Amino acid sequence: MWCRTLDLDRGGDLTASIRDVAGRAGVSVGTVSNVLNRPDVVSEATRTRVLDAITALGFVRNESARQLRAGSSRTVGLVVLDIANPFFTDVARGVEDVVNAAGLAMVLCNSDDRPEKEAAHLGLLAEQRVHGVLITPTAELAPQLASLRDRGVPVVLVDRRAPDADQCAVATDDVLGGRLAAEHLLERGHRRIAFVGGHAALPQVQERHAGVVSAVRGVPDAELTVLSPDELSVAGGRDAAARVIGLPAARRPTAAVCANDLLALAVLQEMVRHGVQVPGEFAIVGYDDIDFAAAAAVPLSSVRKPRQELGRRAAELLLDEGRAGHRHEQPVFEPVLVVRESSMVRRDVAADREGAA
Amino acid sequence: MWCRTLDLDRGGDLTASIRDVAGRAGVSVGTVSNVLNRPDVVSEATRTRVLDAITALGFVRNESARQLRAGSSRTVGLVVLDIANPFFTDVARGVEDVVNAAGLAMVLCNSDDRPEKEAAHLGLLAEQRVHGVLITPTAELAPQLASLRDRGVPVVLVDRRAPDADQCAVATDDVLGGRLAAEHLLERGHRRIAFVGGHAALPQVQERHAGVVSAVRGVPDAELTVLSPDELSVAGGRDAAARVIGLPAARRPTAAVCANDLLALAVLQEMVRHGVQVPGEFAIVGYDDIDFAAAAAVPLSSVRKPRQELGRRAAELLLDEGRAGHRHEQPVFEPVLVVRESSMVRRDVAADREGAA
DNA sequence: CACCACGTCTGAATCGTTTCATGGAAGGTG
DNA sequence: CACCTTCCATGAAACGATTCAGACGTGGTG
Repeated sequence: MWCRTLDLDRGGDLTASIRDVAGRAGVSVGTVSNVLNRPDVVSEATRTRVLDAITALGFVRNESARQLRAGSSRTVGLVVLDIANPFFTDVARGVEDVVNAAGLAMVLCNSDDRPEKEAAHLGLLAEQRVHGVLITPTAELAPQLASLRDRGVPVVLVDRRAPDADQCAVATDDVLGGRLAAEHLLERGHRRIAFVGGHAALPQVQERHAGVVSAVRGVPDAELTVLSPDELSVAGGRDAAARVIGLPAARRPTAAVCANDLLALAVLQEMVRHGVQVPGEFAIVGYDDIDFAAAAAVPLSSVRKPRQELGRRAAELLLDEGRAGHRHEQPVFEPVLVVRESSMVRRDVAADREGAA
Repeated sequence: MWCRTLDLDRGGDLTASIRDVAGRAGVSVGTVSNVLNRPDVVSEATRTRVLDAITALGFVRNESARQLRAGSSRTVGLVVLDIANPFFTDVARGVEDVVNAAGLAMVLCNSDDRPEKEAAHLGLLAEQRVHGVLITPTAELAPQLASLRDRGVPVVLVDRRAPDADQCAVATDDVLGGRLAAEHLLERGHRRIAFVGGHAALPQVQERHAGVVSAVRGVPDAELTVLSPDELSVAGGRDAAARVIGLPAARRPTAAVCANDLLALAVLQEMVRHGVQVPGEFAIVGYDDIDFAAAAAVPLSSVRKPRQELGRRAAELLLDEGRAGHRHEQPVFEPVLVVRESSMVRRDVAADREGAA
């Protein structure tokens, strides 16, 4: 009587539904659902019977149906500026940790710093009714972000300050970071300093620039050269390095603060390739302190940000937005300067080598 | 009569449904759906009326409902071994290009080379009824992969040969790659060569190893040292380098082939840090040719694989599996050795004599 | 005039799950 | 024995989109 033919009907079909499971186990669909979601309200006997049917049929829940019913998905979107930049993959790992622990999944989207791609991704995330969105936005905040928030979808900005107090954002004190880097170089005796920053529309880069400016202003005879390559990437860095090398020796900077490590590593490479001693003739400080910074053959000094922690904190805030009594927070992390060989003066390098030996 | 109050009913609600749009535009839900999916069958007048209602209400389609109805989602999953390895982010870009062009989205998952994480991700992808799965699997092929294929979900292996002919896979000829790298070093006069490979369970690494072995066998007085760090990462490379440096000079290799560039860059860094000249005293060849290889201060020789192309081709095969008359393909790309400074200079004569003594 | 074709729109059925009011059986208490 | 709990299981009603058979009106053809 209870071994109905429902499952046989679908014998040729590829996916079993909860109904097939119910048929095979001789129970109602409601009971199967209970086994899946509140096993405690189902008697031991029926529970095992249902579970057996599930494995026998190879049943896999249909997330779409769950989501449709629940009204929102068990997914959060993370939109980053450059997936090829290890900084963002580290952030992503932090996000993933928190989000997975909460039983959610993460969708990683790459905007490539292009507003159209960003908009397209946000559109898809909206259609998917994601649980929330984490984003390092391009220069302008996309209108989609506001409309997502209007719909009640939590949005947390990552590595970017919030424009107002009514949303969460996780940032780094980039003015401080820029200042630390520049002060370090000034202390080492450098007086002609370059700032290598990508297209200056990104507030993060503007802040780093401002920090460098403030440090340089504090030293009477110091001067600053600003270089703005098109991209915050390796290509951009090579570009900037070529321009520095092209300057007449008397005006050529003796050190550079770069807006990120991708730029810094490229500058480093170009300098070495042109026979410019690093740090002897040209010192370099990067930003972000990605793993490759320490692994470079001339280890790169860099302003360290808590990359994974940034992602983790952002994800935590996102999850908290769902809860009642949530208050928006805008934590700002303090960056730390990590001094390595690329910004040491020669005698430091020698001493460092001896110490290591 | 037709300006019903449906939309007002939901005035306090956050998301408008197709029904609200229909109510506001004074048409049926079917017509709204037609406007969205087959605009040509709807008259100009009603179409604009519906579109106006859509913008007025800020209507956004519910993907879950579409998917439920359609039976499968407009998403493909990409599961990689190490999201921190730029090789995989480049593959991901290739995948994204193709997949986005086809109107699908990509979900990027990171298995961290751990079978449990891989299994968990595959489980989620199955629940999401993804359109297909692209995966660089851990050593053993997870049973979930077979069951996905049984369900009719296309699966394409990336950077890995298929075990049999009944599935698509995109691979590189890693035996050739390993051989190219080793032959290059042998030609430069090196006779004691190291192979730095991670845990040898990964077939890709086994192949590279086999290629190196075959090259070394071809030269009578050449010998091979195999180092197996725990991870195919920067940490693993540092480890291996320390072990090389620890060997007595007479037995110490004068060159290394590394199973990927992360390892190679770390070995390079450690050598330089310990005052070992690269390539003068120790030559290094990496594998994958990630961007950071060329950007290293001692530019790294590396076996280049078509990273983006690998991803693109895999995605194309995946999309093709949906079509009738699909035939499984297993393209194998030929790697190319890119010689840069890290392996360029011939080992000097003094070291050669010392080795012979 | 009858008939058909065409263009346009409707309304109900459907996808697979969750939830909830309802019902029945078993066990305990007065 | 009547009554009240407690425990389990049921089945129908959502969720929001798509699809498809059918309805209606208009215009053309024999």
